[in-house]
Amino acid sequence: MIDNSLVVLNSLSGKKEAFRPINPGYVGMYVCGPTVYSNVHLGNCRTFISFDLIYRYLKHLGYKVRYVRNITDAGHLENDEDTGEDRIAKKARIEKIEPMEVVQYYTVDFHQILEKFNTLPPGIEPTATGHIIEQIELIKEILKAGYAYEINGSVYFDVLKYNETNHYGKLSGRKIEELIHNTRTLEGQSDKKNPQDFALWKKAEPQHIMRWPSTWSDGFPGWHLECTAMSTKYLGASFDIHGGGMDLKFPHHECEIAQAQVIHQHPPVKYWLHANMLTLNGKKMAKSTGNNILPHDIFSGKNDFLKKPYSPQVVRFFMLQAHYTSILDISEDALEASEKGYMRLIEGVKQLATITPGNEAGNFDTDQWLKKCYAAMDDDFNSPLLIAQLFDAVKYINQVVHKGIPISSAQQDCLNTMLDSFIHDVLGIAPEVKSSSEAEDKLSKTIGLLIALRNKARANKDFVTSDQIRDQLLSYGIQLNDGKEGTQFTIQ
RNA sequence: GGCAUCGUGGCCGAGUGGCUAGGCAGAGCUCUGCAAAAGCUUGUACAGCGGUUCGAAUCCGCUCGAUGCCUCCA
Repeated sequence: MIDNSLVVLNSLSGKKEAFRPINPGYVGMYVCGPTVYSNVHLGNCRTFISFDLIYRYLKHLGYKVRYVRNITDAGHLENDEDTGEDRIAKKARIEKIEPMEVVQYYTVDFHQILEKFNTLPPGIEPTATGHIIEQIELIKEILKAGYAYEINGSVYFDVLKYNETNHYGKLSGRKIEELIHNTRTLEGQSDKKNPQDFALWKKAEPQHIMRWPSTWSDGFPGWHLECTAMSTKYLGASFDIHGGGMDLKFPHHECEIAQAQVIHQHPPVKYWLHANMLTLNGKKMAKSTGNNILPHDIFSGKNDFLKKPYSPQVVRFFMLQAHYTSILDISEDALEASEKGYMRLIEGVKQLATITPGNEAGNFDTDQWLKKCYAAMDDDFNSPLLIAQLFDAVKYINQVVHKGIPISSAQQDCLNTMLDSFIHDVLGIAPEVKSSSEAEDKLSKTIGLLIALRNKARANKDFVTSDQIRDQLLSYGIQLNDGKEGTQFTIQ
């Protein structure tokens, strides 16, 4: 399956490049995870769903993937001043609970939400606080290499010195001169030699509760260091894929490159992949601005933006109908359209199993179809194009069912296997079929009885009774469908 | 202000020098006691203005507009 057809958009070059992992057959992938100081919002989820798609497809191709996604539990500084306080500690003070209690609460929330979205858990999910020692060691190495300096118990990375021999800004397309020119003057006095320098270690103020001892001070690591520490620890000094949201490109990922370059004398990452933003009302979702929507509120329908609830599968499908590198705006109309499309896809696939194939093959080239499906995903994980192919297959299935167009058993087998594979394994949009419980079985039989009674009434032209049964059931969310092969029902 | 990305039919959203994207909505039809649901059929759009080309939505230039980053952020 690994046939080297895959191309990915590498942010480093801005171009699509053939994907060739450093060690053939193996992929190391690191994705920047969430800062767990509040509920994960839907915008966050899009990034993790995007990389879940990438993870799933790489595995589907047969790569052995080590997927590392961190949890930022040491907080990030709220501002760049020495009085800066990390967000987790601040939240803890406000809520009068332990910082690790905050961390635990929102980590659990994060996991529960992502599970609802049917994302696969990463192989390793390291925490920043669990890697303080590693981060301190890296700071020592950077100091030793001469690219950092200590002032008043804090250690800063010397960006200007780094830029003498490297290009600080090569990922985000920035020039140091422009950065210098455009950097705002901060109100608080900083110890930094240059505004572009970033903290590797910060001395903790007395009121700062999250702190660790070091040779420089009791303090805490800078916010760009953890990803360098954890990615290189588990994936090596060079690894294949580093992912994250577009908004992390600068400065976060730029700083990661600089840190790793200084430590290992080579760039850390072969392919930088960036997932684009999910917008709400045309604006980026952000915790800080309040322009965001929580997954729970979408699932329940209780929110100011949408009139009705949408299931996690539908929301996931909605997101996968756009390319991960495109900005996607969420709206009622768009979700509504996705919900209907999703149902059409799933119902179409269900129909396939009910077909009895013949000897004659229909006018649907499964080989060509399969090629198109893989070509779509091989082209930088183009899930919208794959979904369009799946709809082509559904259209054919429906024509077989409703128009008597022939289908051979070979065609049926191919569609059966591959639709299942693409929908469940690659896109991850349909939950595994649960074996029906005893209660569900009893419910089915009960509805079956009502259908039989209704059909008896219909035969007697007692439409008052038959319509009463139909309408009552519909009010309970049970939809009857009168078809050629009798009456079927669906539970909403 | 700087850098970057983008502007596709009623809506969402792929594509990208000549060949159908797809979904939703709308319209027509089939089925039906009537509905609903479902299915089938149906759409020639690519911000504006120039240029390159046999040919551009796709390349180049300009204009307008939107968004992201430049400060924590997926």
